[in-house]
Amino acid sequence: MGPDGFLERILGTSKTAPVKPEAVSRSTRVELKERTRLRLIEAALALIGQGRGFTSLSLREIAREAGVVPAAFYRHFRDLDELGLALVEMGGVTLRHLLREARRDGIPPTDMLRGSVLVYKQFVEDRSLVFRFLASERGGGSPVIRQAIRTEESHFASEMAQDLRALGTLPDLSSASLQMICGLVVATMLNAASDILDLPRNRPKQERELVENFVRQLRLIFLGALHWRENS
Amino acid sequence: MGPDGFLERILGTSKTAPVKPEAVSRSTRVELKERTRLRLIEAALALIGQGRGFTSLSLREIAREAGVVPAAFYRHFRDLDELGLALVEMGGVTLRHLLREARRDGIPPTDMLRGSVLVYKQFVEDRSLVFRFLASERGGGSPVIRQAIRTEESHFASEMAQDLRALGTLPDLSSASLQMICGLVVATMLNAASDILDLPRNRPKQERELVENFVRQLRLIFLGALHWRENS
DNA sequence: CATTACAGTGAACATATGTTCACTCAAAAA
DNA sequence: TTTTTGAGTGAACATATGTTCACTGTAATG
Repeated sequence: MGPDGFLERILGTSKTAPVKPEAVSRSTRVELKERTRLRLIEAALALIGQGRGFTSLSLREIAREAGVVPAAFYRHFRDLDELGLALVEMGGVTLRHLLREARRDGIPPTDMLRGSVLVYKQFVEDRSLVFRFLASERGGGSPVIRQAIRTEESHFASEMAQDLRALGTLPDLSSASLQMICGLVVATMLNAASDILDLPRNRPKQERELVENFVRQLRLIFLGALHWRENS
Repeated sequence: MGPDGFLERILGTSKTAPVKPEAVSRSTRVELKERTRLRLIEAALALIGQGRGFTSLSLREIAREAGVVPAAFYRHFRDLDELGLALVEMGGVTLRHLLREARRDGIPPTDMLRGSVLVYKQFVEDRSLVFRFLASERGGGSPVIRQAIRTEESHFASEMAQDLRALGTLPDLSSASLQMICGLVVATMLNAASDILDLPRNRPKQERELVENFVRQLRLIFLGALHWRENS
């Protein structure tokens, strides 16, 4: 998942040795910089994945996890908030990726909702770190990051509304109504993401229950959308 | 808002002097202990209110804000997580209080949903610190606190389902379905709480938009509930 | 009145933090 | 080739942290 030599560099024995350029194959200067930038981002995500809140992370901790000296951090980000915004952007990219996949694969022909939910669940589990970050900082900690996530969220809702419109689902609804419905759907999805990530391992019953509940909530929303009338 | 002499003790000149018992009027010993316990809780809430995430708070910081020496913290809580759980419980009490008020006042006769939303908005604003805590730690930071909030949330949803059942709203729905619907409503409410608390001051247009959107989301959910059929 | 229990103190500790600085040393530019 | 550039280093700093300990003074208890 990480770039070449990522884990090796962290776990390796040569702790105090400077970065050995031949160990990372051929690389131009900006590529190298981009690489450690990514390593810092991945380090933050890894710590979040261990159950830490982003706002509780320290610069030194992240630098340590990335296998880099604290001062090096400043070559990439002014402060932790800037790193946080980079994480938010990565979250936005992930969400757009989800939509793109949905567009490509189309909607499962039978049992649409359950099918979509299962795909989504897999998607969340495959990118657990990013979703853990989004789910936990969406409500929380730093106002600037919260705001940034809110923005990504509403972009995501807009694109989803566009897609629904293009597919001809719910053709009677105004764009404003579609937008509002998608907003609710997205909030419900992110909510569910948090539940999915907290699922204990190998509890198939609990897992099925979560999926069923999620499906029912979406069904309820779309049922409401089907009967929605624009006036009042 | 705080107990007698609270601010005075923090801001007062007698910084190194021990607590002067005559300054806090008559008080038994356990009352005094309860008082500083509450001061610690309020201190944590105050810091959260200043835009800090709970997981990023430090023991010393909280003790300082409470006007107490760090070591005194341990007389009340084993660690920060225990303080966090106390905050969660306070959140639970607040939610039950909301339900009780709703039960007492009944539902506004005309324009039920908008009425309820406005009452809720006021309620959240009056208790902004608790709701900021709930909204921000619900997704976030510490797994144990997140779990505890989840539990309070589902209790709240259950009570709401019971109330709806008692009121005869949606009489055709099974208890399981009612529970699931209330779960969605509660999630939507807490979501909105976060939005309400982030509203910039004196932006009546943005405020109206938020309220309208919130009302529409709830209307959509209840519309779905009205047409819900138990099978499949 | 004499004694005890214990909430809160203040000092000490080892360790962690953010930020700065002059430095190295290899890739890029001249 | 020589020079310049800048990502990453290592050391230093002042400050903040969690936890411990013996202590103090007063309320509750006998």
